[in-house]
Amino acid sequence: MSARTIYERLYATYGAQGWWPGETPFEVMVGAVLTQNTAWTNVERAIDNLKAAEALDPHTIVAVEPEQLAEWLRPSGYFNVKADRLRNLCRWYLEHGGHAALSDWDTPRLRAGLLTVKGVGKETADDILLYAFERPVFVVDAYTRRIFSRLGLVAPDIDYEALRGWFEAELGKGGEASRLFNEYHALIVNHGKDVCRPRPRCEQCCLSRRCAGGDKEG
DNA sequence: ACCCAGGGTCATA
DNA sequence: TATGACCATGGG
Repeated sequence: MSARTIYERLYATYGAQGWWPGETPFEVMVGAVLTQNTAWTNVERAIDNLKAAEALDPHTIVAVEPEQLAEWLRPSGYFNVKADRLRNLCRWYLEHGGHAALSDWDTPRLRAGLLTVKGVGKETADDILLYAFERPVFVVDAYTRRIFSRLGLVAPDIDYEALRGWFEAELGKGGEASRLFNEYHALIVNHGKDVCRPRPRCEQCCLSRRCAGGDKEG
């Protein structure tokens, strides 16, 4: 089964996902940090706190007391860690001129820049590249590795860059790539939440009649 | 009660 | 290079 066929099946099953759930590129960046290993419902509460305080703004975030920022982020979990990470990202963002200036950077430079921020790893950087800057970068997460290794298409322990490269080679990076990657990653996450959990319960899986077992997890 | 969540960093070997 | 500990709230 090809990567394109899988996309078609996921799209036929779940429909358009309309990602990223955020009104501005900056809100996307904030969400990308807050959703690290955390359910999105918890992230929404934290973002709502920032909005209610009129603090969903990089200048405010770098200026407020660390304890205040952590308190707003509390519902998203790891709130002390994430307060640091979000401040680091906002500092970098402002130092480099914000979204307008960063939009002029080519993708390798922008990715490398994001990765210099302590607390921004590869997945978070790629979320930001794809969903805040509309760059054709395929985002890999735990669901991606789990689903595609259970289908036997990649090794269960394939590393991040190799798996990202696999998708980008399968799908191509030209033309509509950023739109396709946008929808594809969202569909993978939705499918993962639906049926492709660490302890498999894939009886209703639209991709395989029996995708349980066979991976090294659990 | 247990499992899981749209990860990343750091210490250790 | 490759594990393991740690971070923490909230839903199923």
